[in-house]
Amino acid sequence: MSYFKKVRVRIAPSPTGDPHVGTAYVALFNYVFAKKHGGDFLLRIEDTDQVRAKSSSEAMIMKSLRWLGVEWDEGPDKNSSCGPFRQSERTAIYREHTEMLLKSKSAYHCFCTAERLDGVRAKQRVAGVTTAYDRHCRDLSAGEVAGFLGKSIPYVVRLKMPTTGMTSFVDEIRGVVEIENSRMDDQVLLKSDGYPTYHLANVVDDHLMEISHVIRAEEWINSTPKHVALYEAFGWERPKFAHLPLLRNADKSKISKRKNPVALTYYQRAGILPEALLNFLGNMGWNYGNDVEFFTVEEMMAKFEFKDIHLGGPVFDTVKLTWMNQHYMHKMSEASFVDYVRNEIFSTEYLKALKPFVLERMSRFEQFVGNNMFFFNGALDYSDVEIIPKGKTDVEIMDMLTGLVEKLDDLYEWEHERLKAVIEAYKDEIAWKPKDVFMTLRMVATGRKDSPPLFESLELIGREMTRFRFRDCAQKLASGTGFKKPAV
RNA sequence: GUCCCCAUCGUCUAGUGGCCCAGGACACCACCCUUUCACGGUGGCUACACGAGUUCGAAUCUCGUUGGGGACGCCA
Repeated sequence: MSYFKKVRVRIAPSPTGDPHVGTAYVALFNYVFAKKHGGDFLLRIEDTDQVRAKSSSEAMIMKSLRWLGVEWDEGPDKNSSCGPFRQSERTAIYREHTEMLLKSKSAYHCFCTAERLDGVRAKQRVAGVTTAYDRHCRDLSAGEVAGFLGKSIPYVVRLKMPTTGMTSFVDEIRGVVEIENSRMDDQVLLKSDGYPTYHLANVVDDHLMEISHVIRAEEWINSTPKHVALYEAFGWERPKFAHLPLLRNADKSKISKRKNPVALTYYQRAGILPEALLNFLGNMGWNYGNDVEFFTVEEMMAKFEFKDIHLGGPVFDTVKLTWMNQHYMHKMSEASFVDYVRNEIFSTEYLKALKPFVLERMSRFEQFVGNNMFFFNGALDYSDVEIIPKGKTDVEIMDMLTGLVEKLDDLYEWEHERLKAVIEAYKDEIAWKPKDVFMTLRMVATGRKDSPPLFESLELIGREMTRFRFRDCAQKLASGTGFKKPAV
């Protein structure tokens, strides 16, 4: 074994929605660390959640990371001897490893139902203790297990955690982290649908893919001891761990789509340059030193050290991001400016999608820009439209918008038929007149009373920008500025 | 609630025992530049959470308190 192990790191996003700015943050630090040490950066898709994973999301994640210029050495579309890189294609591997643990008695079958588990947790919550599995099936005899298996009773496989002693690991950023084994849960490793949980798949894959450093977000700190226990159960050498601070909302809570735009597609749509976003992210919890704020990814590589990471969770401040973006914009060459406007704003793809809706509403092309600004803009100005219908108050509109943003969060696919269904259902739920809902939404989304059909327009404006405008308008209503007050 | 992590201007941060009655940047305010707006320039505002130690000396080390966050899923 060579003294210096090759640096291999990975990001392991789960394809459950729009590519997240947190993924980009973790990707950047992984990428920089890998390249600094001449190592490899891998992309692994963790799609073991069969109910939430969707294939369109994987493509968007890859597209967004490429937009940022964070390119992986191995991944779903760049196979290697370590592949495949989609966990759903590795289920045989996880089964085999589960068998190994079962054989060595490091894991056991559990036949408890979800209902029983809920009951146990509820009791523990009332008692004020950490909720955990009560180990009901931990000591089932081989005969009992065989009996249940014979009757095809659904089961999961759980890790048999040691009940005494201490598990500790070294976090490259914060030092030793310790936790008493007695506090740790017998984690589910293999779900009843045959898919592995994150914990199993992650450890198995990191080992098989020869990952040297696991660089991930702080939210994983508490489950790291479980992972350590797994490495021990397998008899594998564990990688080094480094937990990055969590990006935060303005109120310091973990960054969330409810309080912040988090989709990379939103920032792209909002005209943030990839190099600006990367530079900004590089200033989250880390800095170049000497009061230097602007630096390239290459420059970051030269100076990056785990020890320089500052652990206070940084607030993701889009105002400062915008300032930084402006700096990059002003430095653009003529060629890249033309290129950007043509390819990012008036892209062929977008214009084609717009054509059926905008062309028939024009008689001269001079109207194009003026009539259709809202398809290209970010935040809108509401000082010329009456977004508050007669009989409604600003607070009611605010609540209506906020409520709708919540509903729209769960919308699986951003498509006009589905939008129509959701919004109409919402209208019925709050029992508002159609006009009060639809006209208001039209004005909030487009900034005008006349526009192409509402749902088609929303589809074209896009999920992130639509949600942003609804939220932005609600905020304007809350602050009492930026909209036309109804005549009294 | 239990455990884990964290703690410098409103925000991003510099600071690893004396160079700090704390530096830079965003935001904000004022002024300058300017036919407008923006850019740019100058200045201003504003922070070491608190309390005990250790030390000749603490933002920096220790302990406690408080505050914030995260985790407690057959989600990742």
